[in-house]
Amino acid sequence: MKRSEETTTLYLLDGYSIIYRSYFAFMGRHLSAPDGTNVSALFGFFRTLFSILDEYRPGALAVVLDSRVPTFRHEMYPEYKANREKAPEELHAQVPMIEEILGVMGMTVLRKDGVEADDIIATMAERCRKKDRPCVIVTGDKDLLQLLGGEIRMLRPEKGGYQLIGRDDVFDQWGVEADQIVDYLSLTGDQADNVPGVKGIGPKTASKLLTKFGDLDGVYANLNACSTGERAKLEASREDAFLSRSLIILKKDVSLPPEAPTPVGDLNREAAVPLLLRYGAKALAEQAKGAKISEKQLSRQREKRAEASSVPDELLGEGRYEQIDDLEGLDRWIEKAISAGACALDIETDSLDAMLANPVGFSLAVSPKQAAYLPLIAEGQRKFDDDAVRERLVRLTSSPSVRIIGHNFKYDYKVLRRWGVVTKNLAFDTMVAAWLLDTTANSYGMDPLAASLLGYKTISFKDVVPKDGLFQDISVETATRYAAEDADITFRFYELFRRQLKERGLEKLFFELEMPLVPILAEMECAGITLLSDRLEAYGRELEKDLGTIEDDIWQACGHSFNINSTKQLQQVLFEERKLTPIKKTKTGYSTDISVLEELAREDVVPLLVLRHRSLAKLKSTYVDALPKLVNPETGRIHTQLIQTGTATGRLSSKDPNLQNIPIRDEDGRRIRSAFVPAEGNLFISADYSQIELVVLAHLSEDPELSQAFRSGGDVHRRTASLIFDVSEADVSSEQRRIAKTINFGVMYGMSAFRLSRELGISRSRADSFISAYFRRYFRIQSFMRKVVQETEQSGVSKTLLGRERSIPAINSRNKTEKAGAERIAVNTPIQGTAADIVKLAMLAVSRRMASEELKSKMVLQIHDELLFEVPFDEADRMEGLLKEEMESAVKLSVPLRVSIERGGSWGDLH
DNA sequence: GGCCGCACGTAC
DNA sequence: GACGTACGTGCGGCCG
Repeated sequence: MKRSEETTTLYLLDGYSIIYRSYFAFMGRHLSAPDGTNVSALFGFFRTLFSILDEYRPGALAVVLDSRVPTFRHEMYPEYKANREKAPEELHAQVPMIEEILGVMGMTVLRKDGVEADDIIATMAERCRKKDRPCVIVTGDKDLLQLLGGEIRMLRPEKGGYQLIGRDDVFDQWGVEADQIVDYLSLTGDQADNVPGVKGIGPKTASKLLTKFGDLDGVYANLNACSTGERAKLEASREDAFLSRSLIILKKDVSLPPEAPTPVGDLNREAAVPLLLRYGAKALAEQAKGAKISEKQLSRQREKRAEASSVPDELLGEGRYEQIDDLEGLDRWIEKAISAGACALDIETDSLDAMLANPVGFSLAVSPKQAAYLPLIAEGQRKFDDDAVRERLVRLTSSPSVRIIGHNFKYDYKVLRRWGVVTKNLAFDTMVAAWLLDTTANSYGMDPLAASLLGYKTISFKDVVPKDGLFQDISVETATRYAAEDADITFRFYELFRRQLKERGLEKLFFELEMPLVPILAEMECAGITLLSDRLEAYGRELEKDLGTIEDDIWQACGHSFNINSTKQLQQVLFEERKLTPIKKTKTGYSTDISVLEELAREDVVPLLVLRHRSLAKLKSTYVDALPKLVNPETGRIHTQLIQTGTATGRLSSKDPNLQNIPIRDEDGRRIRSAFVPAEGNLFISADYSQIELVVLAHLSEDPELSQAFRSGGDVHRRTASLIFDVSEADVSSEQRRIAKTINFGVMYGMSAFRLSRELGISRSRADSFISAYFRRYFRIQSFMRKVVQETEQSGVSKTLLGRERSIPAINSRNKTEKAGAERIAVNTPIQGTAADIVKLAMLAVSRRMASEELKSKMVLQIHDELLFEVPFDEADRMEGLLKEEMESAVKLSVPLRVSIERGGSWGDLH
């Protein structure tokens, strides 16, 4: 729904203010058009205009210009704006150029002969005020400050950006109220308009006098209450002061046509491009074409969001922290936690790796600002009996009457579990909540979140622990300040996020899906997976030998040695020495990626050798050499971290190592999977959702043909081929199936015909016709995609089946490429994200069944649409049945969800 | 020597 | 410009 013009913010851009500012700001840069004309004002003006359009996204904007003929102010005071008139001709010459460009863009320009821009602005602002319509005046001129109040604000250009100020900021900055600005400038004068003021009275004195006497009349009525010096100055310039006032005071009743400025959405920015290029402003022309979503803009949007859900006072300010130094103290805090019903818990350790870390202390918070730290070890000394503390922590983390709150508690869970404490009552992870509320943030660490959401600067770990030092070596006081603060902030996040989750309708997703998943992921990470390092190391030696041979061959062919892993050196060899034709560019040079090398391999041997070298080097460095280093010395297994807050769509990610991208497709890579084996007496069972994303697409789009393809079972790619090529399924060739498969996947990613043609090695027009045949047969898919894009345009978010949201601000970008990219994201997110929702539901269901049936089998990995289990031989049959049942019924869709199950003696045996 | 962006490549 | 989501590696430029 389009917002009514009357309610969108009206931006009034004070043209000459910006033009003058720009001229002088860019004067030193000698900006000139190809014919030598100075364009510094033009350049600066449009840079300002576009950056306001892009950063602030006004609903409507008008440029206001001054009269071309003298106004009543000039009659009153011939020197009025004399300083401006004296500006060089080359500045004035740019005004018509600017106006011409504004004209072709369709920008509303307000100008009236005999009337100052300021008076037009005052009149327009007054109209807004009467209608309660928000209005932002863009100017560097101080006299317009008199208009501020309520919905009328000002955007002042300043070095490096803009400052948006309202009525209250006027006082903070100038020491007088907005409605005293006229009197204030009458005293100080206004350099911009050459208004004299009272000689010798500056900002300080002016604000002092006005605070005392209210206004100019008040000041002159109380001259005898002023100091002798002030009185003398005021008396000497009495006339100037009152003249100044009548010059500064703005008319709010200029007669102007009633029509509203053109909405910004209707502006034709592209039309400015040829003119800007004519003036040699290439970068500006780029900016005119459309907005890049800048970091600045993103952070502005985030600020806005933070502003909107204002932080309650009780979550602001300093906390009061206690140090717990005996068991009685601990007991008191545990009682506090129980009677509060909630407790933020944070463990301090000696390592960032939870699988190696030992607890050195922990902190508790039972309400905002009320927290304590218990040092197990401090200043290098053990302060408590571990067993006594452990016993009490078990009580705290098992009590059904306490809700445990943590920030990234999966880490704490693992440390505690390894220490003999299993958390049963985890209720709220504030890191997971922060992610669910904004899946696109850069970081969910406590320090940045505290800064951005609470405006709170935390003590950083670096500040308290010396480099390469350990937490247990610092003083108890410092440890308490640092650690208790973490628990305190966590509790504050809890208060903040639980409200926000509720407001946003994300409670169910959070409490019933993401939170129960935390201990499951923690258990999977603790379980780990066995790697046969020997097998891998032997493979590594083979690879080394092969790589050496290929390297020699490449060097021989090139006549010299070089680093094959350096794309820069490789570019030189391929494109300069061997004169091969570059196929595509990267930001920094010519690409040497697989597709390029494959193409080049048709005319030269070196690219082929490089391809082989690349693939083996990748295997060796990323997997063969890296994996054995990550075997945990205590468990002898590999414990990946499954990151819950790592993706914008809701998927998990995996790191240290990433076990979600272990090779499977070619034979070389599969040898790496073969090094992953189940524990003695166990086998692996994998359960894999068939075509889950296409099934989700069928469900979400309600496309009858695609749904039918799944209901009838069989091969969906074959079925698709039969539909688009109009042959019976039995007659589908493998080539046709390959094409159908590529389109099936491509559609979900928003693949273009261009890409499809390249991928399949067919012409653009054939690719086009395949795609249209596809959408003809699966006709609801296209309307589904249109609907998703449209809804995302309205709401700014794309959603999954369970209501998970991803914000996509670029969906309303005017930059075509960016807009298209945002549309692909908007369409892909419900598909990928819903599949992620389903797999997570399945993990919960399976895990509950395994617990209730008291099985010893362990879930060890999730690879997006697949779950991997380590299963004792005698549980294999039961597990297979259980998995099929629970996974296929994890969610009820309009199409059947199928799971295929395999078992094997190594990971390499599966699929 | 540490940090970071880039190009590339692996998975789903 | 042209296919979505991740993570890890080596290179090479930058900084101190």
